[in-house]
Amino acid sequence: MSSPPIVTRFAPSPTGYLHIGGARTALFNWLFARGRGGKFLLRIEDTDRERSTPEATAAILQGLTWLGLDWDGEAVSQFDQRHRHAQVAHEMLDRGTAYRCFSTQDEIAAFRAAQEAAGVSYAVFQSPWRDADPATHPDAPYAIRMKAPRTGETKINDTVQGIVTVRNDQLDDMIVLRSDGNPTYMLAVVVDDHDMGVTHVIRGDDHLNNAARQQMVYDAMDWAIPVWAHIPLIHGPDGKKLSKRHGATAVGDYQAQGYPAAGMRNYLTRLGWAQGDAELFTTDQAKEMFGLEGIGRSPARLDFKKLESTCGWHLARTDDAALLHEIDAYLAAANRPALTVAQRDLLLRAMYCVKDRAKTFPELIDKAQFALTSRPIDIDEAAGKALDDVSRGILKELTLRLQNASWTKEELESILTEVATAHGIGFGKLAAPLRAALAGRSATPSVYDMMLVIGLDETIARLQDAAA
RNA sequence: GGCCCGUUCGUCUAUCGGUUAGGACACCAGGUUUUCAACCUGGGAAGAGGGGUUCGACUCCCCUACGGGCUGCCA
Repeated sequence: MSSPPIVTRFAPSPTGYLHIGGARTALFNWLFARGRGGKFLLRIEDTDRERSTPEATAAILQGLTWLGLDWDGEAVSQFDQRHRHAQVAHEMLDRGTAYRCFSTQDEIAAFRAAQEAAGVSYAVFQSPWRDADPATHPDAPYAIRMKAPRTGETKINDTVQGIVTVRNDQLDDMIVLRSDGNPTYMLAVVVDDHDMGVTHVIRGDDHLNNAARQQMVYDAMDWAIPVWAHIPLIHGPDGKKLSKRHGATAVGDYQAQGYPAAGMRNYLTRLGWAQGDAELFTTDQAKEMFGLEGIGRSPARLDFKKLESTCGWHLARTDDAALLHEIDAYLAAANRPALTVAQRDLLLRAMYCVKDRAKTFPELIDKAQFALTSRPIDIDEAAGKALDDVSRGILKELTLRLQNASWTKEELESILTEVATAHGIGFGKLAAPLRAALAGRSATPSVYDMMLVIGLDETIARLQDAAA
């Protein structure tokens, strides 16, 4: 309790939908902060004006909201901080840790081309302005470059990856402020993380190399370096980098496919993180358990079967009213027609006998089809086979017996058993035509549950329809 | 090309020098059951390859292979 409060952040660039990998990064940051009484901040990295769109920002916020990853305060626009970034760049200039570079992009391209022609596969660009006398500065646009050390090495002390050493001669004098006066990502992240008081930077390991350059900025400004935690990326089922051809990569896709958010959180938490044999847990438990020590070092692949299985576990444990609300949201996200008031009521009543049989919302709705549908019942081919003249006769008799039944499972059980026995058939022989009459299908919840859910009148009506 | 990171059952992973290498999903078999699902029991299934270090390596070191990332006035 005497340790400084933890501040984490999720900093996506609004150039597209919220990626499943980004969602997991956000989740790790959220779990870490929330489990330790810290803050979880959101910053939109929109310094690339060409590619950033408000639609993408909205999609990201929506995705995080659906996943239940709430952030503290308002989402910060990185672009809005540009004057502060420029100010820091100039302060670096004053400190002598940065310099004005008048090389044009054509000159830089020519330099690289010449290097390549000379057989040098790659060489860092060395600006001729690095040590130029300010008196020789032309009156022309310039970029501000970091004056990075050219010898020695930079060590990143990463919680996940260990100590990673990068040779300084591999790094160029990165541009911190573009010639148009706008900051680059490298500068902006560092300034914002510092200004926002971020203590733990948990992000994809595609930034691992960048951390070395960013650390130079921290050093140049004499700022405290945050705790680094670079987590491995998520790959598709084939082990390749996740891309559109793997199917769902946007979290919105998962919502539209009807995966419950709680299951997504659980599954995503276990993707690249583990604590012993813990597999299935609530979000509160996850907050308790989650820690940087449990993060793995190798990339993980998506496994939809396991996702579904995890979701099924959560579906069965969510209370009925909450499930109904989630289903409403799912229907809207999937562009499916909303439930009527009557259907919502029926679904709520059917919930107990379908929720532990389904893994996703569409599956749950399908299993509750007997309750949501209305007469006349559409009887499919497989179910229809159970409806022959003999079984119709039995259903007629059953209808009479049911007229005055008290609608309890016990009584229904005894009536059905009596009817079956009277005709010298097994219960299964009676259940098949009953299922056909009640649901029009051969695979349904228990016939008792269906009758209890739809009620006496509707049961009688459906039986009469089928027996006719 | 250069640099950085990674590699345990099909998949997610446990293991932090000594284990019959454990769990979960998936798969297979059986059970339960009015159908389907759920559920229960059981089964097969792994240390990329090669060198070291060590009494002893999945664990530590090196090489190779494979995968990924970075190498921009993108983020």
